[in-house]
Amino acid sequence: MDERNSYLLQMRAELLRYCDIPDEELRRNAGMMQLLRVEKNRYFIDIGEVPDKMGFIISGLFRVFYITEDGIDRTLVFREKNHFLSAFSAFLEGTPSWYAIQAIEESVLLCLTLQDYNRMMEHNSCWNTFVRKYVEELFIEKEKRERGFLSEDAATRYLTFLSSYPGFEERIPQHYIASYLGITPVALSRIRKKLGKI
Amino acid sequence: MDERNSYLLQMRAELLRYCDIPDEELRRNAGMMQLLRVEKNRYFIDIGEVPDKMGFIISGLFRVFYITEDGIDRTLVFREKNHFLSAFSAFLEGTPSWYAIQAIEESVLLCLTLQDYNRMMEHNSCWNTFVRKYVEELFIEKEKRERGFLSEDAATRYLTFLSSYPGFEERIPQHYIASYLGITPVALSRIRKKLGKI
DNA sequence: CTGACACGTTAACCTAGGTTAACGATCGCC
DNA sequence: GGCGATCGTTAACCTAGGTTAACGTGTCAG
Repeated sequence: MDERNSYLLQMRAELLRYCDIPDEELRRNAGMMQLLRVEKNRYFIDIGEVPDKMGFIISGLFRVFYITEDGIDRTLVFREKNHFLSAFSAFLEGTPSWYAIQAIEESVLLCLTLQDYNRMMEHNSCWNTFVRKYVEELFIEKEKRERGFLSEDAATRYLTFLSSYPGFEERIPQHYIASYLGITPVALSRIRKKLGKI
Repeated sequence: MDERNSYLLQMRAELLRYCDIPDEELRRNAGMMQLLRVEKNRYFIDIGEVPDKMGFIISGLFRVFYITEDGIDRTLVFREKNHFLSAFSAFLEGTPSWYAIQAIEESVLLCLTLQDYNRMMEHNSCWNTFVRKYVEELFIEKEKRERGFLSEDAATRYLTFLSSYPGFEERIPQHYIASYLGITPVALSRIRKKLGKI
């Protein structure tokens, strides 16, 4: 079986959801993508690292997190298959990333180097359009999360999490979910108990 | 004096901070921009409205806010001169906005209709690049705010607000600042008292 | 000038969630 | 098999911030 080829098709389908990309460009791009396997608990990008690659998740599950001044672990987002993965601003600006990206499950990625990314952007403006639409989506995602913090309590945020990420509940350890909700594992345990009793 | 022309130059300077835009395109764009004055407390865009315009702030101050299920007022962001202003996702997708944009001071804008925006985007890919970079910046801004909610208490968020928006403290009523921090005016008053005593 | 109203402050009380610690359960690993 | 280490739960206690309400001040309309 041609594994790599099926992966490229998987990514292609996702790219085309955003905008038209000529076959010629897709082919050029396909030549740049490198297969990467990340074991469970290993890091795709670490804190302080200047990221030189972005990825497209073929399978598996990641979490993006950082460590607060008090040494507490806070999760920004979870990402599974068919999503792009990068320490975005650090990648584009060539600065050290303040957050890490860790595999929660054994995962497979297609990777693109910064160099190739820049080549793509210069070669055809369709990539510019793609990135614009993609970042717009990221922005809207963050707006929703901001809204959650501004006007929902932890229990409501937990319910929102459950419904926006169906199935993640079983794949993600509870203390990581707490870390994503901005509460302690103890508090999440209490919330689950209370909700279960309704 | 040619007021309108000085406004256009002001916007041009801001546009060029993001990327190169050919003079020809700047001239085309200048022809599309319409002057709009918004009185204090009036809305640039209201909740539920399908926004048909975006703006560039020449002078004044706005806040972007929504109303929670419990009828509480929550502020997403404040914006002053030299920033672009829109209910972004709603503008692009043609859907009703879930938040409103209100002038806190008498303000002056240059406005662009959705139609002209789309024309610009199709006419030259430099606008695509501009929007991509601009949204990237918005995204990074939201990431910082997310980080605040995840790992800072209200007093720290207040201090962060003071240092990231110098001068806003005097221009914005305190209950709007509380609304931005995600706390009640009472809580903000307590925090200010405690901080003042140090 | 005056009454109404919007705004900030303060106090008293309440609640969601943090902190610490103890206790099982599970899962490697030797 | 046993022995830690990691994870979730529960309980006891603590604190930041919410809620309500009272009070002062400034502002503006009449």
